[in-house]
Amino acid sequence: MAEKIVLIDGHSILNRAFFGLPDLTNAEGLHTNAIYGFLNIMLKILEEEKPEYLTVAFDVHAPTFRHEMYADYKGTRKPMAEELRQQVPVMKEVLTAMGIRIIEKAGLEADDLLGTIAGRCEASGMEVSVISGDRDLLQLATEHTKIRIPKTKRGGTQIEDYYAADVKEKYGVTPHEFIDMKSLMGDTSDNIPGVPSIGEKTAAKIIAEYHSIENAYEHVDELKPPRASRALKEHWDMAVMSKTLATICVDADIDYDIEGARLGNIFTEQAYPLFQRLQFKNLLGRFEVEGPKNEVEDHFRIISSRAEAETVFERARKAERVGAAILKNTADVPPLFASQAKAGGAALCFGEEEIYCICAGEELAAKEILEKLGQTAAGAGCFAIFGLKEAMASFTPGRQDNCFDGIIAAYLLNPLKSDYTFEDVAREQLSLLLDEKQEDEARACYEAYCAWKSQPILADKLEEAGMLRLFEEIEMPLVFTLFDMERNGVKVEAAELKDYGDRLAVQIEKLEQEIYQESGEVFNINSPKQLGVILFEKMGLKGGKKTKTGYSTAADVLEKLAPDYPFVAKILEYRQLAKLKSTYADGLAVFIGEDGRIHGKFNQTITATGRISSTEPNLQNIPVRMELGRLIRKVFVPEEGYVFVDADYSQIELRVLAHCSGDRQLIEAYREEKDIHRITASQVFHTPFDQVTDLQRRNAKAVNFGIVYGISSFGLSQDLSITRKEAAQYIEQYFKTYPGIKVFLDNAVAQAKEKGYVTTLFGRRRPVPELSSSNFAQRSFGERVAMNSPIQGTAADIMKIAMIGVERQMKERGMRSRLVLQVHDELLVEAWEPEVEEVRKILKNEMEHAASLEVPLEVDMHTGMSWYEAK
DNA sequence: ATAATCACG
DNA sequence: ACGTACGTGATTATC
Repeated sequence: MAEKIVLIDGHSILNRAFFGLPDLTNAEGLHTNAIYGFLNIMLKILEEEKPEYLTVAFDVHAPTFRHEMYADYKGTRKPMAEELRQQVPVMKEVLTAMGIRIIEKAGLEADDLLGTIAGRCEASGMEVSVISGDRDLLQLATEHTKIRIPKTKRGGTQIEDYYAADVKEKYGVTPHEFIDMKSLMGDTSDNIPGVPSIGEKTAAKIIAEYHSIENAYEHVDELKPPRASRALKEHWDMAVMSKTLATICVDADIDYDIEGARLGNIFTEQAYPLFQRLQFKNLLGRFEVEGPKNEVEDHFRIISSRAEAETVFERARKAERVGAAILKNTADVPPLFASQAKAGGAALCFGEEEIYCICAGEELAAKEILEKLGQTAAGAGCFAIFGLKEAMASFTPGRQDNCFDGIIAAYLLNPLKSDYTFEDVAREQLSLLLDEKQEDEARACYEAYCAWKSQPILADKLEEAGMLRLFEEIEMPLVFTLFDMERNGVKVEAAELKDYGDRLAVQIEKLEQEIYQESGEVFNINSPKQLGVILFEKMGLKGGKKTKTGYSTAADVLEKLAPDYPFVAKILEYRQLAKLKSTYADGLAVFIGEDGRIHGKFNQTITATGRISSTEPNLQNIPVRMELGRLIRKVFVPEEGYVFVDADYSQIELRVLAHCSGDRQLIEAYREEKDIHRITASQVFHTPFDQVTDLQRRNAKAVNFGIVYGISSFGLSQDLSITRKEAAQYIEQYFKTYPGIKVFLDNAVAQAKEKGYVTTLFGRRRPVPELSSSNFAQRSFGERVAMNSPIQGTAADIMKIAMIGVERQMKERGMRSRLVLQVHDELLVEAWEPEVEEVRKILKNEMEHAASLEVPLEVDMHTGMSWYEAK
C-alpha cells in the first residue's frame, strides 16, 4: 500500500468551521468555534484515512504576489471577522502543540503550497488527500490526488470527494481545464473577475469544446452563443488575467521535508492544557493523561439510601427551582434498545452545589423514586427538565403549570436544528462542554444541573424574543396534550388491514406480469434507474434527463406520457398500489400494539414553522385524495361504545392570510361566507359570480394556494401547466384585486431581510438565513419561506390553541371522550357515545374561537364509525 | 447514508 | 443567466 498524506487548507477549513458552528467562547472570552470545528473535521478525516503524514497550510496575511499584481481589478476582499481573526494564531498554537506540521510562506498562498506539496508527494508515489472548502483546488485532482470538500448540511458534515474523473463527471472538464473554465466564468468568492456575461454553463461548454481559453480565442469567431464570442474578444485581457489568478502554482520554491510531517500521537501532553483552556471538554477524553474534573462534577452526589433520598426530595420540594433528569437503567438492556430502557432512578439539582442522583437499589425501588419525583415536582416553584413528554413515560409531574422543558425552549429559540439535546443547550447557553464518556449517574447529574442552570437563561431569551407567552401558554400545555394523544393511540382493525393488503397484493402481481410482458423483460419496477432505462432507452420514449443520476420517472413526467402509452399508465398504477401496500397496509400493521391500537408519536420540535409532525408511524399522511387509498381509513375505528368525531378547519391558511394582510376585499369575501375560490375567480377574471367557469375557478384556487406557498410565476405555471407569462398575468391580476396581500407579502420579505426572521401572529419566530445567500435560488427560496412561514405558522399556532382548549374542556367535564389524531387542520376525537353532542359543541367552539380574527374561522364536522366515514 | 418517489396538509 | 412552488415522513434502491 502506498503511503498517504493529508493536506489541509488551513484558512479555508477554519472559515468553514467558523460559519458552520454557533458562537462558542471559553472562560476568557476567547472565541473558539472555528478551532473546535476545524479539529472535528480534521479528526474525522484522520480517523477515516489513517494517513502517515499530515500538513496544514496557511496563507501569510500580507498581500500576496498574485493579488498585488492585479490589485486594481480585485474587489475589496472582506476583512476577516474579528471573532475569526483572533482564532488563527491559537489554531496554529494548537496544531503545533499536537505535533502537526504547519507550513506558510510569505508571498505564497496556501493553494500554491498545497499544490506544490501535493505534486511532490504524488511524484514520490504517495496517495494525497487535499482538504479544502474551496472548489478552486479541484484543478489539483489527479488519479492519486483527491480533493475533499466538507459540506455542512442539515444534520452534520458530509465530505465530497473528487479525483480527476469526478471533476470530469461533474463539470465535464478535466481538472486542468477547470482553470480555464474558471477564467471565463470567474469566481466572486475568490475575486476572479472572469469574462462578463459568461456564466458556468457557457464556460463549461466552451472549454469542453476548445479545452483552453487560448484555443478558444483562436476560434473566437466560431464561439457560440455570439454573446460569448463578442465578450471574449472584447475582454480577452480579463480572461488572461483571470487565468493567472486562477492557476495554482505547483512548483513553488519551498523547503519541505516530508519527515517533518510524519504523524505521531497528536493528543500530546503539550496539547492537553491548551484543550483545557479552550474548554474542549469532550475532546479531553481522547488524551491518555488524566485531567482534573470540572468543578461542577465535584458536587455530584450519588445516593441509594432511603434516608438520604428522602432528605434530598424534601429539600428539592421546597426549592424555588428544581432541575431533573431520568436515570436510564441501561444495565440489563441491550444497546439496540437503549431508548426503551426503563428508568433506574432520577437526578435532581436545586443549587450550584446541590446535585444528586438517586438510584434504585436494595433500599429503593425505581417506582418509588419516580413517584417521589412527581410529588417533588409539584412543590417546586419551577420544575425544569429536558424532554418532558418522553420523561413522562417514567413519571407524572404533580403539576403542569410549573413545568419548563428546556428542549422545547431551545426549539422555539431556533426551530431550524435537526435535533435538540441537553448537551447542545449546555454548550450554547452555558458554554459548558461535556465529556463524551460519562457514567450514567454522572450524565443524569449533568442533565439535571443543566436543566436547573439553563432555565432562567432560556426563559430570559424567550422573553427577549417575545416568545415567553407562546412558550408558557401554548407549547408547554401542548406537551401534555400530545402526551395524552400518544398514550390514547387510535384503534386499527388488524384483520381488515391485512385483507386490504392481500387484495392489493393480487392486483400488484397481475400488473407486474403485464408490465414484464409488455416490456419483454423482467426488471425491478421499483428502481427508477432500471425503469428509466426501459422507458427512455429500450422503448425510446421521449422525456430526456432530469435528475443527476439519470432519467426522471416521477409521476408528473409519466403522466404526460400515459395518455399515449397504456404501458406507462400501468407503471403509474403499479406504483400507486405498491406504495399503498408497502407504506400503509404493511407499514401500519407493524405498529399495532397489543391493545389493538397504534400509538404514534407526535413531535413538537421538528418543523421550522411550528407545525406538529407525526412519526412511527406517520399518521398525518394517510391517503385520502384517491378513493383506493382512502379505503385504508376504514380500518381506523373507534372502540366499542365510541364514535369518531372529525373536525377540520375550512381554509385556515387563507383566512389567516386575510386577517394578517388586512386586505379589505379578501376579508369581505370571507364574511360573505361563499365559495372563496369562486369569488376569487369572479374578481380576478372580472366575471359575474354565477358565470365563473370551472376552469376559472380551478385557476383561482391554484393561485390561492400559490399565494400561501410564496408565489412564483414558475411554480404556478408548473402547477397549472401554463406558460410562465400567463402565470405571471394571473398573479398580477390577483395582486390588483387584493392589493393588501401584495403589501403584506412584500412586508414579510422586507422584515425577514432586516431582522433575519419572520414571526407568526403569536410571536413564533422562523429565521430565514437563506435570504443573505449569494445564491439566487437560495435567496428566492428564502423569500418564499418568508411569505409562507407566518401563514403556515399562525395556522399551526391556532390549531395548537384549539387542541389545548378541546382537551381542557373534555377533562374539566370529566368526559371519557379523547383526542386521538391531529392532521394540521383536522382533529379526530374518539367520542364516548353519550358524549357525542357535547364533543361536537366543544370541538366547534374551541376551534372556531381559538383565535379571534377579522374573518370567521369555520369548522366542518362529521361523525362516523371509521375515519373513512367521519371525514 | 442519500436520492428518488409519493403520501398528507 | 439563474432555477423553484410551502411544510412534513416512509419506503425502496443503491452507493
